[in-house]
Amino acid sequence: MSDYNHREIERKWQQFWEEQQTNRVVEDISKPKYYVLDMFPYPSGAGLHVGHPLGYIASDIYSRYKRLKGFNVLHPMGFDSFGLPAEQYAIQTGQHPALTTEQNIARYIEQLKNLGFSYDWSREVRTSDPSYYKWTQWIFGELFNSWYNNKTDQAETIETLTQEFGHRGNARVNAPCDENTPTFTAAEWKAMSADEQYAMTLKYRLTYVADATVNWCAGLGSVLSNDEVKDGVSERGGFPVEQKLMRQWMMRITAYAQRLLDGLDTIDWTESLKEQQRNWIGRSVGAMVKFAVDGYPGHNIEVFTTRVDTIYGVTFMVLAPEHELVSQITTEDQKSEIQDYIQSTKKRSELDRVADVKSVSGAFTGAYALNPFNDQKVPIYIADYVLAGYGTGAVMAVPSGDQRDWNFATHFGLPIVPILDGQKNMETEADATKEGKYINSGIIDGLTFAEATPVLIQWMEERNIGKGKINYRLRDAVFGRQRYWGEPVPVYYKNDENGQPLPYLISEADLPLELPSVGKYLPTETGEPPLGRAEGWKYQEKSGDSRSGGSRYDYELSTMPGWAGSSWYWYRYMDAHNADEFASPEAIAYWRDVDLYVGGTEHATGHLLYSRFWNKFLKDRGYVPEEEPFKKLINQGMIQGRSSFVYRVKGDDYSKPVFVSAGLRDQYEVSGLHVDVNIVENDVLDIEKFKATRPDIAGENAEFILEDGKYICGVEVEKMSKSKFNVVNPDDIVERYGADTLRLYEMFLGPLEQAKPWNTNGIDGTFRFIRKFWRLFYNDAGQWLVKDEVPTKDELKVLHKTIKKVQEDIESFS
RNA sequence: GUCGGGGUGGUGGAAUUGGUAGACACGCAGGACUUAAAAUCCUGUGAGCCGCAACGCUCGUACGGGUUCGAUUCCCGUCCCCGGUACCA
Repeated sequence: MSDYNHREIERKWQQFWEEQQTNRVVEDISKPKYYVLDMFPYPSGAGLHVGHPLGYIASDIYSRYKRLKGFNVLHPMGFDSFGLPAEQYAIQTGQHPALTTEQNIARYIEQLKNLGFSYDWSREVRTSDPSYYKWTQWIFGELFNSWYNNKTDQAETIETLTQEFGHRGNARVNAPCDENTPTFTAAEWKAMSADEQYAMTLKYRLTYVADATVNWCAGLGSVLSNDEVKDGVSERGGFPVEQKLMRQWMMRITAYAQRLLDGLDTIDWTESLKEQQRNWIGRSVGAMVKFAVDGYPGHNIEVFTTRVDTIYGVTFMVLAPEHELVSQITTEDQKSEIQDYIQSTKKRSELDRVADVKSVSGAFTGAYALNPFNDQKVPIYIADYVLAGYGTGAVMAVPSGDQRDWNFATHFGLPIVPILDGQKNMETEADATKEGKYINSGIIDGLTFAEATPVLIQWMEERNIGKGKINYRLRDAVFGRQRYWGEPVPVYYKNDENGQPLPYLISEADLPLELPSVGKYLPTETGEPPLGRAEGWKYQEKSGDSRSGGSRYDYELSTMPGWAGSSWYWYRYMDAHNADEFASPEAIAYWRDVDLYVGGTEHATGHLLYSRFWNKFLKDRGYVPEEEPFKKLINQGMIQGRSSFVYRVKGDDYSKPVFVSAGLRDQYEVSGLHVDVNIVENDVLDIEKFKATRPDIAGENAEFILEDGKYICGVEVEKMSKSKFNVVNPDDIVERYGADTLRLYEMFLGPLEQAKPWNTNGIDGTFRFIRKFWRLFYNDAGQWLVKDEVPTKDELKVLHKTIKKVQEDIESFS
């Protein structure tokens, strides 16, 4: 009797696909294109677990379906292979990260091939490969050579900026730039030296160097981006993170804030993901208002407010403790109080400040500000509820309309002035209503909210004391990392005539700038990044760069952040082996954008935002055709681990540990321990295997208290991870049931978008289904039963009903 | 707090636009085959009622209302769960 033999079948076809290059795809203008992309994985040492393939299976099904529908389908796979774990491993063992990475990738590829995915492996990319990161460095260079013109609302080359400087100076240039950029005329521009002109352009570029408050993680010896920090500690490693002012490469993503927001309305993503990006960008419409400081002519406090209409309700001002004006305006008798407060704020970690929302604290500077609308004197305080990093780091406080201001006013005995006749309960809390007519409000008395705001803004603009303004929460991205295993920033430094180093781009002909070898992967003894250990890591003239002139120049020592390589990779798949361009214009014109992108929701404010940013930039510069890179996006839910626990009775003798079965644990005082799920079947522990993994309890040394003759493990659903011993590897399942069963089963587990625990309870049913299916086409002797006869009417009916059903089910998924 | 998504048998979950609720599968129970087991196949399986059985009846998609000939689906309110975010002026 013959039966379904998954090993033989799958081996045969995987070999056939390999030999025939079945999944290879070439550009073909006679067919419509369709691009199905998976978020490429970081190749970790643990290999693939059963959670990884979920999205890959779905996208593979869809790719095959689209091919059968006559589309030319691009469905590639690659590796996001720069990353911290390989570097950490290198620090511990001295093994080069490239080697570890290579081994891990080989394992991933083997596992992915075993699962029978229809990837075109000829297009595979690896972000850590010099032939790939050459183009990551090149894009960095293009950003460096560009500025953002607000008038045309797009990025342009630096040449258009210097031309404008030569014609009319910078007074009419409307562009995001360094806030300390002086205004100059065309004549002044022409009078500058070449170095001075160059230094001036550095203030406008889309990548630039600035002193920035960064998340410094001493444990990792590196700067982290906001999305790499969770609850005040590093996401990887869990080391404490502190705020520190450092000179850093920055990327001007804020120039694109509005377009990143607008683009969301044109793409087919889930509402929750779009909301996450909207919140992250954090647009708020309001006004900037200048308050003069009484007795300090020329010193203004500029505030941002979304409620200018409440301006007559201002009874005090609050500055962030870090605000630069604080030291200048504090009066003699308030000095010690202010100093103490600043000290106590510094001591409180970011975590405490955020966690403690309720208590009110602050200190009076002794100075007063003048309300520009009625010249009323209001006291200036400092308090840590005002954040230095948002808006201007100063607020006008309106206790009648804002709860935090109300709390502060009540605590310090400051007046609370109602400004709308619709406001209630002023004694117990603030009322943020916009209903009613204004009272106590000078020029807007008797008006409604809708009427008042334009009147106020016009009044301020006429007198140059304020203007309408849109503010974003989004900050420019810190682009430098003090690490080894990343793309070197392709920049060298040369001193100007005053001996100040200026950054210059390494010419395209000298790319890629390859990672040098270093003896150790740690920062140097003098605190430089690991690249500072590289011998001869100095710029040599290679291709006649006019500025390098033969002498020695220093390379930039920082490397790029993890998201650099993944912010454009979908283009590289279009033309993966091109040595002259990141992808040929022909390939890009054919494949254009990703039609369906499948991946996890954890990249909402990282990868998915940076990728949209770089894509818009590349579009501005004419390299790519579409404003948005990912038309449709589906987030597959996480497959969680199902951890198993054994319970050890507390206080027992260490030489003879006692473990009690889950059902009886209430009768003892126990502590739960994770136990490897691979030695547990249907929650029953294999005691012999358990003993074998734990030398301390081998032989007769441990006692097990059983129920019904078995040791039952406790169960908890947690994230799948090595440290929780709940990782299920797909290889064992493929070996036992075959890739088809695993794929079908994962699709059967529940809705794709939903998180769900891994659980093999139902896998036998799926396996039975496939075997039944196989037997529809083979008899007991293993003979192929399908005949080349004209089908009957009934058979055709079944066939077409099936086709319709399959089509509808698959289309509804996308 | 706030934004987003959800709540359907013992379990995972179906139900396309408001039209037979519970597809398919797991589990469970019974049966066939077998010396026995595995595998395979067949039958039953939301709760309750009447009954030997068939036929049939009532209730039922978190809870309370509403719209409708008809509601898991639409509207209002309440409770609970999951995810994001957190002094953003």
